[in-house]
Amino acid sequence: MGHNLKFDYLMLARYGLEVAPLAFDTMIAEWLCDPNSRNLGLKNLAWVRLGVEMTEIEELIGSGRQQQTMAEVPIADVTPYAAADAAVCLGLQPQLEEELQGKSQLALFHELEMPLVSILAEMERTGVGVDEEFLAEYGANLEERLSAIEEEIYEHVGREFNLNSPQQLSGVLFDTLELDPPDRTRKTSSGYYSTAASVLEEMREVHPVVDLVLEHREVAKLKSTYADALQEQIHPETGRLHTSFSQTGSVTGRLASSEPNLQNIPIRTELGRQIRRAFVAPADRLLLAVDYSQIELRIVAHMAQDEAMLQAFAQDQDIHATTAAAVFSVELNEVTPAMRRRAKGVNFGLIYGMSPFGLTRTTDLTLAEAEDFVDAYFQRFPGVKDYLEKTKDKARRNGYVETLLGRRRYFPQLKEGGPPVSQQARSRAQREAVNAPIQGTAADIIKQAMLRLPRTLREESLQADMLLQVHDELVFEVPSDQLDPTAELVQGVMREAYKLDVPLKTEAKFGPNWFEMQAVS
DNA sequence: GCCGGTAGCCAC
DNA sequence: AAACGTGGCTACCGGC
Repeated sequence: MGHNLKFDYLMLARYGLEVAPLAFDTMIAEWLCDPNSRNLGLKNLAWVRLGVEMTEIEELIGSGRQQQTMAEVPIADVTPYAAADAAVCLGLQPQLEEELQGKSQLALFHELEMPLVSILAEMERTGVGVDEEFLAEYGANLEERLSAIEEEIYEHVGREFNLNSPQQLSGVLFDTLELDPPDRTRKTSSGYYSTAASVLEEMREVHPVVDLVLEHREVAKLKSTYADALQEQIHPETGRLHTSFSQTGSVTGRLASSEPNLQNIPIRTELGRQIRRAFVAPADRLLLAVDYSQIELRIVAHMAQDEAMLQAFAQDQDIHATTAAAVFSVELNEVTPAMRRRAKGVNFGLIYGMSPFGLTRTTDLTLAEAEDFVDAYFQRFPGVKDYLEKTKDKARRNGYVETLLGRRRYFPQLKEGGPPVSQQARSRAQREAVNAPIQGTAADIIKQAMLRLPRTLREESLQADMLLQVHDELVFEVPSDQLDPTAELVQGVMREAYKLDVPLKTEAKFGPNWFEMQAVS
């Protein structure tokens, strides 16, 4: 929690030190004005905006204490720094207020992002329960497996090497063992053949070490990133994990989670999914996880006003099956699993600003098939085709796109008369421009729900704590005897968070930990 | 020893 | 690997 800015700021505010929250306001205002500027850093940006020279800045705030944390710096040394910090933020306020106004972001700032600060701080302060013993045991099992795999690989190769080094691994596979890289295998910028999983997948039959390497990768990732790292970050006093949510870490309006990132806990593979057993509710409490079902595709249906898609969601159909039926011109009950899988790939591609070429990456389609598929898709969903064109046109005319709540992402390189860019960069920007309103609207909606939930729960005398947000999912800790009413209330608030022309659907699961979850009746 | 780039991979 | 979007983290590795 020491790294946790929001929490620290709110603590300072509680003790009457209003300076830090001001810096936080400034940071969010700056980000809303230009989400792409986040890498510049608030301080430097602020100084530059106020026309202060870098040399003056260094004089004011000093230098050479980067290794120290704020708590280690003597008060006398930190005072001018803190005062300067407050001064720039205060000086910046009128500028930013005006810029927000000009960009129609004022309501988003005052009514969504700022009220969300204290909600997120409370989630961070609460933290999530964690079973340290389970993590230790799980890590030890992974360690054993790693040693066994390593031994077997070194046996095949005839010598030991650093399996964690892609460069050394490439040398072993393609030089020592003289395996043939699959067609079109890229060389990395460091000049060796890539050993990415997608390359190794194609080499499974070629040599027994390939499978072992893939398994080693999976197990090593789970051990280092999850089993080991999570144990190290358990708070000594609370015994829980306290993530930090960043409101300014993404360009689309999504939150980001760090130290530790609790938005990328494994779920896809069985072994990885076991990690979720470590996330536990205390005795007499349960974890409740509620997620939006297909929220991004529902947003597409709403924004595109596509008749076929609106109808599919109105009737609560399986959207991927419906898409398959439409594209393959068959009845819904004639859709095969393979057809549905391809349709699902295209629906995902849609959200990401798909091109037929891109589709060949994540589906089993050939380029020609993918092209036919996209043609058929747009023929069946003409509203979607129009919407994509309109979005790109808006970026061209205005230089920005926006979400339902008016959150903007600017694309100066797409604006007519804007800076010249390569075709590749242009295509990339267009995909980003198509994706941003969809992903960003989903973020707007779940943020609205998060804003209302704590108060609504209290009003109904429910003692649930909101712990985590994972983009389309909220995780709560709930007294066991309040599970049903809490799940009802949470789902109601999430469904009503924003009125679309399609229903918002949610799914609720509960359990003693984040692995053993079952549907709420 | 710190820093930054790169490769690789986890999530939605 | 690859022209499908948004993030964060770990390990290696070369540079200072």
